This record gives sequence, structure tokens and C-alpha cells, in this order.
Amino acid sequence: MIAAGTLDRAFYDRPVLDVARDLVGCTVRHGPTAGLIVETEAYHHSEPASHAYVGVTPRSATLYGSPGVAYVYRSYGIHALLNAVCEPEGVGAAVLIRALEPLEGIGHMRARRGLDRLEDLCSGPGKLGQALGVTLEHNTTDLAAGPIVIEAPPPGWEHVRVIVGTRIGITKAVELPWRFCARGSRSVSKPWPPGLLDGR
DNA sequence: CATGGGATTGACT
DNA sequence: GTCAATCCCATGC
Repeated sequence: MIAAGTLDRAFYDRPVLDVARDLVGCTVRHGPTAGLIVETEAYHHSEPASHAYVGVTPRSATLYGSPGVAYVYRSYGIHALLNAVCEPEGVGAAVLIRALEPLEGIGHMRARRGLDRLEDLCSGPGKLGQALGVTLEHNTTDLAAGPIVIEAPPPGWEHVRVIVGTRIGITKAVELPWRFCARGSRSVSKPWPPGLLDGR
């Protein structure tokens, strides 16, 4: 049975930019840990920063598969990065979850990260992967069925203001404004986009 | 089969 | 500001 508020396949079966924006304010949950999404980036097979750009390969097959599925891959040999596959099956696109504000299971997060400060626990895609215990085993798992699930925004976060910026940490298609951040959140990864902390 | 780069982070100068 | 860690996988020979 799927918990109330869990986003279903139809939510992800839409243009990836819409999903990326709408995911800001939603929550990611894995076991006892949960966090509020404050930063996302969109990736699409039509642009070279996407892993789907090369077409269907063993690695990118997940991206071309069913929407609402997790795409998890290892970055720089160390970090597990969590994405949500979007758009209809056959279209290679996904949203990278880049940062969270810790909500539940903060003790687990601190233990896994070896750090205390709240803003350091999930303020980056590799950090949140470690804090939530995301591993490559979660690749292709269903984000509606778990073990990792994404839920609709909690009270007060339905209409969060979103700052749009350019994606970071990439070398191709750097000009596309496909990064979405929750205005005012100090858990966004650095560098912060202009205007992030302007009056709320 | 060998090679090289990367959607990152943390430590260091 | 620089740089290494560390591994998956796409690419090229």
C-alpha cells in the first residue's frame, strides 16, 4: 500500500523541467530518514550534460525506462547521486536531487556523515546520498513503492518560492537555466544562485 | 582490453 | 584558490 501523499507515476510522466520545479518542497524518505527537497536540476537526452545524451546504453537504460523510478549512479568513484526518472518511457530524462533540509532521522544522518551542523548534512547531491543511505542498489527502484519514496510537500511548503539558476558542476550545456532552488534555504549547495537569500 | 573523464567532496595552500 | 580520492562505464584500438 502506498502512503498518502506519495507521488505517483503520473507526476513524473511530464516535461522534466516541470517536474524539477515541482519537486522543490517535496520530501524524500528512506527508512527513518527524511528531508525536504530544496534544490534540483533537470537533465534531458537532448543536451550533452545528460547521461542519456549518448543514447541507450547499459548505464542510461534506467533513464530511458519508466518514469517515477530512481536512477542512482556513482560520481567521481565515491558518491551515490539520486535522480528521479521523468517523461514518458523511451525519453531519456531525469531530475537530480541536489540538496535537502533534514527533517527526520537526523541522528542517523549525523552518524553517517560524521558531522553535526544541520546545513552540512544534505547540502549537496553526494552528501544527501550518504545521509539517507542511498546506494547503487537503489538504481531502478520505484519511487512510489520504496524503499526510497518521494512525497508531496508538507503543510507550508506547497507554494515555496523557487529561484531558477544555471546548473553547476558540469562542463557542457552550462548556460541552461535548469537549476531550481527553494528561496531562502541555507541547505542549498554552493555556489548559491543570485537572490537565494533575498527577502522572503 | 586499456584508457580517461566525471551531475563531488573535503582537505589543504 | 588547488588537488586527490576512487570506480563505473563509454569509447577507441
